[in-house]
Amino acid sequence: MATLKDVAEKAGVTVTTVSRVINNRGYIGEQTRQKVQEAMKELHYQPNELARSLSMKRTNTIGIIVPHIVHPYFAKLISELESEAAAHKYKILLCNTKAETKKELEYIDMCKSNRVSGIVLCSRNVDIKKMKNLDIPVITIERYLDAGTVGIECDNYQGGRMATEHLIEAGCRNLIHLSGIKNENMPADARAEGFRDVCKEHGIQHREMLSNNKIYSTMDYHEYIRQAIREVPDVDGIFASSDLIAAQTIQVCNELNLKIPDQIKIVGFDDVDIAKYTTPMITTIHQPVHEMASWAIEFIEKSLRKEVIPEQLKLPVSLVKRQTT
Amino acid sequence: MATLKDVAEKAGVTVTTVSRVINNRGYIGEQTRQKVQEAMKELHYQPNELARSLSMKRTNTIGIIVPHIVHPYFAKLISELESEAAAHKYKILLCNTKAETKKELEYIDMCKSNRVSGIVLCSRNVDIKKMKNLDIPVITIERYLDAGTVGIECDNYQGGRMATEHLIEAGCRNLIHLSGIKNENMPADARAEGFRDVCKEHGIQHREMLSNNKIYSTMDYHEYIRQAIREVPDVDGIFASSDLIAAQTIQVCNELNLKIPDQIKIVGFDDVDIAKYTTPMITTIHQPVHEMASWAIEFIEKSLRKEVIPEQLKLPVSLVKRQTT
DNA sequence: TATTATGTGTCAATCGTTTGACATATAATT
DNA sequence: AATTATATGTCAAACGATTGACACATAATA
Repeated sequence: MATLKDVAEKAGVTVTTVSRVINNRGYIGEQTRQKVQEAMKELHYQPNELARSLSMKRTNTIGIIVPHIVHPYFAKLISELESEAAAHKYKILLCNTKAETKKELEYIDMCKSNRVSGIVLCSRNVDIKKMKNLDIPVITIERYLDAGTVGIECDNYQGGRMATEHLIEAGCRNLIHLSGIKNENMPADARAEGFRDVCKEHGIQHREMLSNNKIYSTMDYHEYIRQAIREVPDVDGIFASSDLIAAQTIQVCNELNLKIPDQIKIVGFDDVDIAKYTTPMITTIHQPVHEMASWAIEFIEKSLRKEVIPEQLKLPVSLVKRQTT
Repeated sequence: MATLKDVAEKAGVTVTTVSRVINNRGYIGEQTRQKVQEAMKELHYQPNELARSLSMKRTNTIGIIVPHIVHPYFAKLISELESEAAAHKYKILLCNTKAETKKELEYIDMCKSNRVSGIVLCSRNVDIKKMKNLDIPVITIERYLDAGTVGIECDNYQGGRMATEHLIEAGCRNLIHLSGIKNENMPADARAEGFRDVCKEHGIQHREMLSNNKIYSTMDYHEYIRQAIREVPDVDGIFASSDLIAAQTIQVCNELNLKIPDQIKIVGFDDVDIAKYTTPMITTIHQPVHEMASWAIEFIEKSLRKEVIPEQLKLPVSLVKRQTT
């Protein structure tokens, strides 16, 4: 593959000159510029980013670490992060931990080795930065933050409240909350708190369920949902902590011949595409994923410029009424 | 950040020695090795992959270029590719073209600049390799192949046949095929051929529909589906060319009060997760995405080793019976 | 004893860029 | 005429690894 040197020779100048026209810095004569550009065209020259990054001591790469790619929430998050990153001339190094701590630590090292400009961590919340002696900005999304990382999350508590209030207003008097993950201590836990508080305020009968699922190891919640409904047979409203669970709740209700929304109402969380493709479509709490991604990239850039950035950012959620309520 | 040199100084040896223990090549005394390893620990040394790649003239990066990340088929493909790549010590550079030719070409350049080991292209089929003077192995998935690239696809024609035969065996006599993309000339077009041939062989009344959707610009097919059913009101079987379309077909049938599978049966294509989360669950044609991803990575490796690889690989599909038939 | 194989380690060039420090030439300003 | 900007280029040292070519012991073999 052609190098700067080849181009320089072909154009009859030195590498510095070529580098100058590429990065257009310093003074360059119009004629010289022409010659150089022609040479580049002819040789199909493509600058070597590795050499460039090495020399400049910075890459334009952002590492994204997620526990799961197929999960619609993460797929959406990745998609939004990619768009935003591309708009800022960053490229994406994609890491999938499958929720294994070992892989996560390996990926952190990998990002470090590749000198990424920043890391967006949506995986877990070990005290990464301290542990790994990282001097790379780390943004977490919907995870508890460590010392020195900035955490972005949506207002899970309000989301829980809104979902629950909506169910109660719609006439539900016996509620279940289906949470996704047990024992993981995540911001999403606040959804349950919101649920609990609203139920208590209204004196509504309620029950919270915890899935046995290891974090995202499987996305099959059917048995968990069946069990929940079996335990509370006269339930008339379910607040699921993700649209994925909500979708499966629809299926289980269908098995049990519970009519949605007449006999039972369902509210999901996330507002990912799947909520629009089920029958009926899912009423859900919208997470501002686009904004979350956008802030994440912005914070990485600010952090690189040594600007002060907040430790935590909590974004508002909203209710999207569809057909399950 | 600590460099080889720092480690060498701390351990009282030269950089060559340190490099030797890292890559363990040549002879190294046990004591020396110890000392070096301690020094690395203490300094939290993490080799600079950029320098390493530059020096070795190879990266361990694979570029994945897709038109859409949120689309469940691509999400799954990306996920499988990532797993397989990780297992082979490759990292992933993720590129989302949103089906824009301009972005696609930019991303090809980006991959080239970053000296990726290979490119998995699932986006379109311009004559990339020739156009861009690429000397990087390119594997396409479910796209027509260019000169010099290897194409991996599933047996779309057989898939079309199987879906259609299944509908006919289940008693359908008036079929529609809903294809996803118009005028794109993709391997997936063969699904329609399979459909057509089987219908003709059985003398079954049939109709093929083409979506007006620009390729993946939106994933909303509702109006298209409504229109199709309006044109063939007595349809009793639909073969949708993706599970995403099938899911939306379920929704439309529900609007129109057509009972599935009693009055109308539906078969999808892809067998992505969404097929399991709709109500009813979608009977579909399974694409062996895992195997496709696995072959893609293998071919890239073979290609780097200068081994001969096939020009085309067609993998078998299978029918997964669920609840829409 | 001379020769060869086996360990252990050092030197310095190389990968493809960027960039500060210098030249040199021309034009404009005192 | 001397001084100072303004253009236009060149040189060579980084950046942080890898690696072939050597050097020098020590042990084994002829």
